[in-house]
Amino acid sequence: MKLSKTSGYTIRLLSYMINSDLQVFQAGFLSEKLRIPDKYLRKILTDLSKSGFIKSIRGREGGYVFAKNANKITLWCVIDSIENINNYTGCVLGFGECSEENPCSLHYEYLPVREKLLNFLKTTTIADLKNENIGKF
Amino acid sequence: MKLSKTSGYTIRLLSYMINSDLQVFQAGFLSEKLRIPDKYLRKILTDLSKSGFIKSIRGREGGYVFAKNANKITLWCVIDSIENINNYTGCVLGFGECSEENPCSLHYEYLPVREKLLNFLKTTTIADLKNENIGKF
DNA sequence: ATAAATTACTACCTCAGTATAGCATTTGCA
DNA sequence: TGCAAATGCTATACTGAGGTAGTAATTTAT
Repeated sequence: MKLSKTSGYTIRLLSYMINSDLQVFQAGFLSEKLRIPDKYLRKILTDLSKSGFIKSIRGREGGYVFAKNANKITLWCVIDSIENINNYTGCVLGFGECSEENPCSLHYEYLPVREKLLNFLKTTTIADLKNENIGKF
Repeated sequence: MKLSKTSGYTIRLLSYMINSDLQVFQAGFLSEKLRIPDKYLRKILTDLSKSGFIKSIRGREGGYVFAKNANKITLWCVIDSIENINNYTGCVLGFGECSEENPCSLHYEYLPVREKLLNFLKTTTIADLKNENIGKF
């Protein structure tokens, strides 16, 4: 019931970026600041770039910048680009098909919890994480 | 954000048992009814037995029976016996320490979601899953 | 007693997520 | 022009969850 490690890394990364005054971010700098394994963070950055959330600038003085406004980047779409989103929308007991018509034994009890979770993921954006009080990334 | 596969199997198993008129359940019978890999379900049954939720009866005519009243078995304590419960209580971004005093960038936004989830897990019992309308295990 | 039906134990296999290593490519600055 | 600083790519290793296989131990029906 928690984000995958990669999703966690990614949201830490993006929230660090939105809370910084810098415009361009280098992988080495970020992995040091965020204490995320260097090579792994580089992979995440490349993937985020391919997904269109950030843009890469190659060559000397290069790095990464936001490719779209942070208030348009929801947790939902970030996670969707990393994990199987069915982990969040699917049946809590793991059934392939689980609906009002054909519910699992936890279906109705879990319904309001899922609603709250999905609403959180779909409405929270990276821009919402801009907060002067956070010193932890 | 879903239960581990093993936790899902386990809750399906217990909800099947509470919804059945039988008193004693054999592993082979259960794996067939629940379509859970036979050998794996046997392991789950042994673990549940060691955890004290069910009792095993060895030998011919043996099987498993509830070892405690199903209304005393919460989803929470079942999951806690299977997974690292920190997956549910811990920081959503994966920080070791994350609290009101030292929050992560998602801490306050995620708080009400976690509350709802934990309340659900801690208050829902296997007995609550007794329901005539469910034909799916 | 013995055979059959059942659980218990130990060891191994597989796969996806996580992490590492090395080299290729691009680009700006001296 | 060439070196340095950055990203891009490919291949490999590690780890834990999930799953499989075979044998041992226990108990009851006959």
